[in-house]
Amino acid sequence: MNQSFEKSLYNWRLRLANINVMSEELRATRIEKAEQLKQLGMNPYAYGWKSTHHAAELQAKFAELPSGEEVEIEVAIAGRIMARRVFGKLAFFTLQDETGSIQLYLEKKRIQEHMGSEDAEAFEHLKQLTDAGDILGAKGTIKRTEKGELSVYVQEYTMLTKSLLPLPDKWHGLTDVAKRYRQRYVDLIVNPEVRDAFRKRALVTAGMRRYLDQRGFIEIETPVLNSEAGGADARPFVTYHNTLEMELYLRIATELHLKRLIVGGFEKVFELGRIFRNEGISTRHNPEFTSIEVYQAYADYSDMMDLTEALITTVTQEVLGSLKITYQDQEIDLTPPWRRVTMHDVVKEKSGLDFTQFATVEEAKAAAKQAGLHDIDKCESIGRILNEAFEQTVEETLIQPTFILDYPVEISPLAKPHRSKPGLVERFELFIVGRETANSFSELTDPLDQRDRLEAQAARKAAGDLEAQGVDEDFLTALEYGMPPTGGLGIGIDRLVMLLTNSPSIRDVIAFPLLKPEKGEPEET
RNA sequence: GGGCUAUUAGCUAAGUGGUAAAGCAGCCGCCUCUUAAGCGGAAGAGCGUAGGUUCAAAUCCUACAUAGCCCA
Repeated sequence: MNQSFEKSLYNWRLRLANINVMSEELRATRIEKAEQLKQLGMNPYAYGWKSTHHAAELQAKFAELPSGEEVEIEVAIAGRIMARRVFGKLAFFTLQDETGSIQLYLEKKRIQEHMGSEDAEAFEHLKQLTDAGDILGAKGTIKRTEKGELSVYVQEYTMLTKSLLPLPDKWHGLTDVAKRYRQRYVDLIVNPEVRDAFRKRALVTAGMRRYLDQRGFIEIETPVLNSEAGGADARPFVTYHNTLEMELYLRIATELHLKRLIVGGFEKVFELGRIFRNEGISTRHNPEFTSIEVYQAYADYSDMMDLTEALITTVTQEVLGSLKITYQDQEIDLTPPWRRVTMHDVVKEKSGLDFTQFATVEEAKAAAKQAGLHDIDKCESIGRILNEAFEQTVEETLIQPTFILDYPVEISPLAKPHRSKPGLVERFELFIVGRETANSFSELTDPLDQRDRLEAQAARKAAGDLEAQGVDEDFLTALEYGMPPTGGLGIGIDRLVMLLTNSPSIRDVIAFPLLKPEKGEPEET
């Protein structure tokens, strides 16, 4: 093995560890500092720390403290060093914890007084052995500096964790978008607003669970691994169970199992959880995402509209304190009631096409093409042409929250026929900023009708439609035992959180979005 | 799947064919009110990967990789 080969091999290994050759020097000096700390009797990887306060608490509590004044209260605090400003016998560190940041006022004299008996060089060690990125604990009093910065006037400090890798540029931060997603931990350290988005996301899911819990809904977890993927039109992920020797599919919806629970006698159920769909990645799509599905016996889609409004406005108010929000320069007003309009009416409104007038598919196709719509030839029914017309002319115009009602039966295999409009089902979708945010129907409870619809789906699947559903025989059996009239609702949590956090990409609200693996390494080692 | 754009030091980045700027971080000095601290010094770059054109390529061409945006 020649030397250059060994070197390149070494470089590749470092790359695998996300460490570049050049940063290796920086890293080596920090490892050396950790070693020196050990020799001084300080563990660079401590076991714990007791804080008395968080940064934000101190900032709030001493907001009125005048500049230059000190308060003789003993506090202990911990966090990551984000910036160091070091003088000969004085230093200022900016310490960041989960709540915010506060300055450490580190005076040689004061530190030597309190730590001097054990370690006369405590201040020099602080200067030499700490770096931005280290996690530090500090005890001291409170002082607002002459320049007006609230600070902990440090008496003692403890290294809690020595960081070996440098933080991104303190001024420009981490702007490489790919790196932000790949190394989300670094993104979170240096971009506080990213933490805020995930905090809001947690408030949304907690708020929904609380709202439903208070109204008697119970959350039941249904299987992720299924022998048949149903409940939606989407390609599933396929996996394999070794001892059963069978293929299994990751769920593409929670619908069919939650309905089985309604058959079983639960009257109000929901599940908030992860869904997997084997489709492309975009600013609005991640292959794994989160939905909430809610089923309520003896309710219909009108009841579910009320529930949708209530759920979304409740969590929005909780999270943002207002129902008026700004999303990417658009003003959105979530104050209910939201507009309710049928698909037929809104398509007529936007495109001029009145689908109630068409007697044949050919007639509808001709009119749709006349109106300038594309991809019409693939549609084999009036209902699918109507849906194309909706997607092409209406969808993106629905900026303010709008319920679109009464969908064609062909594209809604699990919804109950409309009680008064032939060919349609009792279904709505909610659109906000042009995006489908919720989907709901009066659930189909007639087992024979359901069988016909699923068999039609299965025929499409057999004909090569990869998104069509198969026949879930066990689900049909459940329906034959009898399911009460039921309203069902699904809400896309990621899209809702995007809206509430003003995030342009779904990747901004998923902590670890799916990315292609980074480019290859040598085949041989 | 298609189009456009990007990829230069750990981070942020300049450089449109002729020896690869700079700031921050790191290293060595000085410094008790800084907060993008300051001043002085010495380092640090396979210019995404692989080919090609050229006396000469970070720069032009072709693939490929990754990402972003738009479209389907």
